[in-house]
Amino acid sequence: MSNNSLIKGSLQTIILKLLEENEKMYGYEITQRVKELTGGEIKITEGALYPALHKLEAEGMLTTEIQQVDNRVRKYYSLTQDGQKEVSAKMSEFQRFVGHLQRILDPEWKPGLA
Amino acid sequence: MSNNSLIKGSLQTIILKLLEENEKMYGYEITQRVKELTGGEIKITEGALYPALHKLEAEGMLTTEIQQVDNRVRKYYSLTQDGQKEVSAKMSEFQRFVGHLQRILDPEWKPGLA
DNA sequence: CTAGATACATCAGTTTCTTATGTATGGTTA
DNA sequence: TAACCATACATAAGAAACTGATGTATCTAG
Repeated sequence: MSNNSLIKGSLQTIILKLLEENEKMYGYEITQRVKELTGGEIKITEGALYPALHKLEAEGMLTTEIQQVDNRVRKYYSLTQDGQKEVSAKMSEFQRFVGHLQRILDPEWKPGLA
Repeated sequence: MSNNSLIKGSLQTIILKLLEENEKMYGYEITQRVKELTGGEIKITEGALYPALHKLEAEGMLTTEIQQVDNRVRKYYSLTQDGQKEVSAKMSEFQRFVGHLQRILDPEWKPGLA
């Protein structure tokens, strides 16, 4: 994804969370949304994104729907019911993990403060 | 490291930060410290830790010093000057990255709040 | 005398990423 | 009109970081 390679296991979580908020999105849209939300500092590469989307679909987390827009094919992804459950799971896992990391990396850190 | 596999790129950062705070540590000690700091929820496996230590040493971030303690060999690691610079770099990178992730994963999030 | 803790290490295999490449359409610009 | 960039999908080779297993060795506890 971005240049720095911290947090390599978070792409799935990002995809699922964006789809929870947006009902349906296509791949290119996801890359642009992430770029926009981070001021261009996190860039999801296509070589990482598309395999991740295919994997999530194969695992039953996402369904697809193809649309034609201006002679261009778009593949829209949306959450399945399993996918919706997975978002909650991944999000609490993420928050717990960041908490642990903060405790290691910043001994002054307390939950409730930034 | 732990079971969940989020944040795979953070092991180096963890090692460097612990060594910034502790002057010198040996491998097994690092695994125990992390386990202790996270209530057993993050476990650094030896298969991940030792190669990471060797790599950081090869890159000039760490130096080693072997000690005999009760007929047991301990390999103590400490930060070099380059290593000390690297800690600062990795830490600000980490904080920036978590900030970006929070903006994606939690639209309500603002810096200054948890 | 077996099992677990301490302490190091390596290695095969897996996952996840980067970088490059490929196809195709449409707009802009020199 | 050729070159280039944006849009939009996709794959594939190689790198990097991990898991889980295995190995060596010492010491303690049951």
